[in-house]
Formats: sequence, C-alpha cells, structure tokens
Amino acid sequence: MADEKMATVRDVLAAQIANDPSIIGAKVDGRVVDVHTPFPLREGARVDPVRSSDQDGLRIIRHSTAHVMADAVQRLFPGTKVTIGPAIAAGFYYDFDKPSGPFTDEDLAKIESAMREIIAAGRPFRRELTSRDEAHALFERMGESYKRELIDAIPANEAISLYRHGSGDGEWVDLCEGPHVPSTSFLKAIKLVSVAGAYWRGDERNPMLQRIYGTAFPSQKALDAYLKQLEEAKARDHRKLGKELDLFMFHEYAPAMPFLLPKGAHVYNGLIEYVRDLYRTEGYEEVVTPQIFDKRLFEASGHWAHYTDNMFFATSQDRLEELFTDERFASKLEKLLAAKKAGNVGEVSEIIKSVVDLAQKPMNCPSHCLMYKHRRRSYRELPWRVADFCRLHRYERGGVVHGMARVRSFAQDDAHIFCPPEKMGDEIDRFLKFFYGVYGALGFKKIDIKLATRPDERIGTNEQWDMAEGALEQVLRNQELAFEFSPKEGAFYGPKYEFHVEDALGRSWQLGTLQIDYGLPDRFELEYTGADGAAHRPVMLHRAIYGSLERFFSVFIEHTAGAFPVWLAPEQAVVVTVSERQTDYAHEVVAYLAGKGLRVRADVGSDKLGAKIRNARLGRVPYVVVVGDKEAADRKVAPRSRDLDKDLGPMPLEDFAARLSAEATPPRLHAKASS
RNA sequence: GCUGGCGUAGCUCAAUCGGUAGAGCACCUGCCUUGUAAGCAGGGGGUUAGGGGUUCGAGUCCCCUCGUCAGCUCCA
Repeated sequence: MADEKMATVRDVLAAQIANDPSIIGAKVDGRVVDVHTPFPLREGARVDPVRSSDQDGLRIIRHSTAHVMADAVQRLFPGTKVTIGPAIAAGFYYDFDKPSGPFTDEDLAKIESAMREIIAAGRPFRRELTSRDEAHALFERMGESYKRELIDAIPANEAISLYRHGSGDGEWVDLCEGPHVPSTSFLKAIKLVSVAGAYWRGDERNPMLQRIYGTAFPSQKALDAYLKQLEEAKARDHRKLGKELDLFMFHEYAPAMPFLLPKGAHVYNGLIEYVRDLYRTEGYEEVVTPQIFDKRLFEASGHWAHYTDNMFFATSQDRLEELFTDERFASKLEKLLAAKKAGNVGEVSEIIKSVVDLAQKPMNCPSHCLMYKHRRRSYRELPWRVADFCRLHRYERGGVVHGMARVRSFAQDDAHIFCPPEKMGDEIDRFLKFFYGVYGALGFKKIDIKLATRPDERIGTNEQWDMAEGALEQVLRNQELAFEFSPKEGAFYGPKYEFHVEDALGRSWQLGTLQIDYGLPDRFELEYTGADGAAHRPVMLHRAIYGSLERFFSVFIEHTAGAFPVWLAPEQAVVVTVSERQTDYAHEVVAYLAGKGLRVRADVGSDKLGAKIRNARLGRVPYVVVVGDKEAADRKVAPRSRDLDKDLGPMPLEDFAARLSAEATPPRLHAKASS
C-alpha cells in the first residue's frame, strides 16, 4: 500500500500512554501489536489501546512471562531444550525437553526466584524479523531442534520473527510471533503453579516433554484474587464434599462407577423427579429398557463398528458351553493362537470380540428405535417423545475418569424425539424453552450456546444438513438468543447445540445437548405413514437437559458448595435439644414436621448445644431448630437459617412448619430464557 | 492408554539412617444437663492397597498388579 509509514504505538498513542501506564499494546485494525515495535501503519488505520487488564493485555503479559520462565529454566538447567510456550485461559505454560527428567517443586521455587531477578533487571523485549535460513541456522547453532521443526511448519508466505530480551550474556532469544511487553519490568505478579508431562505436539506417539504451568496478572492483588478462587474451587471440589457430606463413594471393585449413598441418592433422585414431573406437561412418555443386548443391536446401530473401544461386553455360561460344540470357534482359536504368537494385539482382541455375544448398552437410542419399530406409526402420533433414565455404561480410559464428573456408569435425563423433518423446528423451540427453564430454576445464571455444524466426515445429504442447521439457527434467532457457531464440531450424523453453563465460581461446563440425527432412522429403517398414505422417514432428536446425571450432580455440588436448596436437601432440618429435658418435645417436633412431609431428624445426644449446631452446619442442613425449656413450654422452636446465617428467634412450631413447607416446594420453571 | 506423584485406622495425617505402627476427629461406654461452630474421661479399631523380592530385620529399598491424583491424549 502506498500511504504506509513505519511507526510505533508508543508514538501514535503518546498522549494516552502518558496518562495511562497500563497501556502495553494496541489493536491495529484488529491485530494486537507491541507498543515499542515499529510496524507499517496505514493512513487512517484504527489504533485502539490494549491495557494490561484487558483479555488481550493479559495474554501479552502471560506470554512474556512464559519467555522469562524459559530463560530462567535454561540458565538453571543447561541442556534443556525449549519447545512452545503459549498463554492460556488461566495463565501460561512452557514445554521443555529436559534430559534429566521432571522438574521438582524445589526446581519450581528456584525457577520462580530466577524469574524475579530477570524481571527486576528490566530487560527490554526486542522484535526482529529474519529469514527462514537465518532462523534455521540460529536455532541449529543453539541446538534447539524443536524450534527448527516449528520454523518448518510456518507457511512460506509468513514472516519469521524472533524476540530477544536482555543483552550480552543475559540475552535470551525465542522464535515468536509476539507481541510482548516493552520490558520484563512490566511483569508485576507471577506465580508458577504446577508441573506435568505433555506430548510434543499433543501426540501420544511423540516424546513426553516437561510442562510447567504458571500464571501472571497485572497486579499482585489480581493474582491473589485468582489464587483465592483456586482455593475456593478446591474447597468445593465435589470429591471432597462427596466424602464429607456422605453423598457417594467408590470402590476398586467397580472403578469409576459411583455408589450413591443415601444422602447423595436423595439429591440425585430429586433431580430426576424434578424433570420427570415436568415431562408430564412437556409431552414426554417415559420408558424402561434393558441393560444388556445381543450384539446384533449394536451392529445395526453402528456402535459395534465404531464404539466398541468404549463398551463393556457380557456373556453367559450357556454361551460359553455352546462354543464347545461350535466348529467355527475351534478355527478361531487357532487363528487366535497364531495372532498371539505373531504379537498382533489388535487381531487377538478382534477374534475374542467376535466370540462375544452380549454387550452393556452405552446409549439409549438403539433401544428406542426398536420401540419405535414395534408397530406401524402414523403421522398423527408424532412427534413421539420417549424419555429414559436407564443406566448406561461406557468404558472410559483410566486417565480420563474424574470423581462423578467422568464415570463409567451413569444415567442421563435422556429422551429421543421422533418427528417428521418439517416439525423439527417446533420441537427444537420447545426444548430450548424447557432447557432454560430448568437451569433458571436451579439457580444457574448464564448459559452460552454454540451451534456445532457439519464436520468434514459425515453421513447424510447436504440438503439434510442444510435443513437441520437451518432449523437450529432459526430457533435461536426467533428466541433472540445470542450464540456462536462451532464450525465442523457437529456429530458425524447431524448438527447440535452445545450448552456451556456457568457456575457460581464463573467456570463453564458443557452439560445438556440437542442433536439432530438422520442416521439412526435410516439404519433402523424407521417409517411413519403420512397423511398421503405413503411411508416417510422420521428424523430423530437426541436431547438431554442435565446430560449425565452424575456429571450434572458433580457440577451442582460445586455450584452450591454442598448447600443444596431446601427442596433437594437430604435433611431439611435438625432439631437439637439444649438438655435431655427436651428429648420428648424434640421427638414431638420431628413427628409433627415429618407429618407434613418434611425431612427432619432430632439430635438428642449428650453433646453441648454448640457442638450440635456445629455438626448440623458442617452437614449443610438448611435449618437447625433449637428447642430448650422455653420453647418446649410454649410449643415453639428457635430455628437458625443456613442460608441467612442467623438465628431466627423463637416462633410457634406451626409458623416454622409453614415456612419450611414453602421452601420445600420445587421451583417452578422460569418462563423467560436468559443467555 | 502415556508421563510423573500418591496409597498408613471410617476421615485428616505422623512415624529420624531400614530397628516395638501413632495422634486428632469419628465410633462405643461412662460422667456432665448443657442456650447458637468442638465439655471431660475411658475403650475398641491396622495383613501399612495386594503380591513377590532384597535384608538378621521392610510402612520405609527393588519389581509386578490394582486403585487414585495432576497433566497429556480421548469424549462416535
């Protein structure tokens, strides 16, 4: 372009920077650049300041901190090679190839103090453009073989830039796009968090590198707030609360399969009951289906070809004896032994799998298709909304299971909607309102939706994809819900909504879903008779509000910090006596409240009042109801509210019962969707 | 699955160089008769995850298995 000149942001925004030292970069026509590096400035270009507190500014700070960390690591551990070190949502990391093995916690402390020295020295960052050959030669000399690989991956038409900080012996250089802060002294608050293994380029066939995670903030105050939030998250960890509140347990005889203890089962079932009730008005019909199926079902659905890595298999004694007389089995055994001798693991497992006759279901859809096919269907009975809370089993790899959040045995608030393709829009609309209603009622304030569109590898015609994606998009626009596209992230059989639900700590979880599926109706040859008397193929919607109940439960525990709302709480009140004299009265109060359908227990033990209250509070019981001589004399109670965190004072037993009953009613759906 | 860490009483954790397995809480019993976050005393409770090895001797060192944690990968 003709009217370009070289300039720095520092010059262009001189007046603003003079008044605002937090400006550490700028967005020039949408691209983030340093304040100190000259760049070609187009006449009339838009230059917006980027401050250290902005998302973009934070990235600059963190990425610069990553460079400083790598510098410190290479000073302290000569021979360690650098790879990549980006800024991420919560901070940054840098992956190293360290021949002497992993970093220890002591190493981290040393690295951190070396970083502080580099920061205190105020070394300037400098950007430098270079040729591909020069860059190659430079990293060759330095022995940085990973950087050479990275250079090769940069497209030929893109410039190669280096960043240096420091000078002379203190200089450190990295292949880097930038941008960076002007000098290391701009880094105000840093912290190394953890160390972990990570594969070069994320591929498990590649060598394992040593990754150090850290974070950085524009001020010590912001860093402290972040560390405090980490602590809060730790305190709310559902695995910890699950133990403390007696919600669930695990056992090595069923790894990654939760055992819900009575209190946990109460909340879990309460969540199910809540949507089950709503199903009546929302037009769903609930069914109950088998756990174990002949593998022919999964051959029909496609799971046998694509999903057996995640499936549990089953068999029976009769089947095993039947194999004894099966000639084909004998020849399979020979093949198996040959494959074993040849060390062919894949073939051995294929042969064994071919003998297996039964499998645990990993999903409900195939059995719902069988139910659909059970008889001829008319257009008059569609849409058919089939709900199912049956347990599902999926084999998840050992490294991915996590408390209740990722398990091998779970249930979903699963339902499938079979409908004519032209009715799809109405069903999506209806479901979205239902979905937002439930999350609003459960106290979640913010949900982001993404529309995941066709992936490269897919089934179905382009017309079908157009229609399905169009329907999903149109409903969002009609309901005026903000959304983003998630390109190519749809399932291979159809597009879907992803719901990202934000919890009380501002963390986002992907919970429910809505997916459109043309594939299964084809595979199972589902049909309905239309008004024209001809056979038509329905489309199938997979939808869940909670998604996996186990996973939802884990999020809900952390969201509420274990303080479940009164209507879901396993124990709604504990009646505590001041002395043994009130034992009879306490039992009378419990009987009265229980008679109103409330879940109440008496604590008439020999503990002092303070200890009883402490125990009830640790158990997150919504009300601690104190009864002493004064209350017993007047048929009163003195409740203390968990949520208001205060003593409500003496009140007639009937008044308290009315208050508790009101709070024990499940919330109504919040009619208005929010996003 | 991979890399690394961890596994001691129901829970949270001690146990020096390889030398008699302990504490607090919880539980049980008794005393205390209690007024808004822990009253006092006593008692029971362990194949130190499981298996193998080294050693005069293993919670401790080595190997295998299982479980678990963090990260990576995965989540049709």
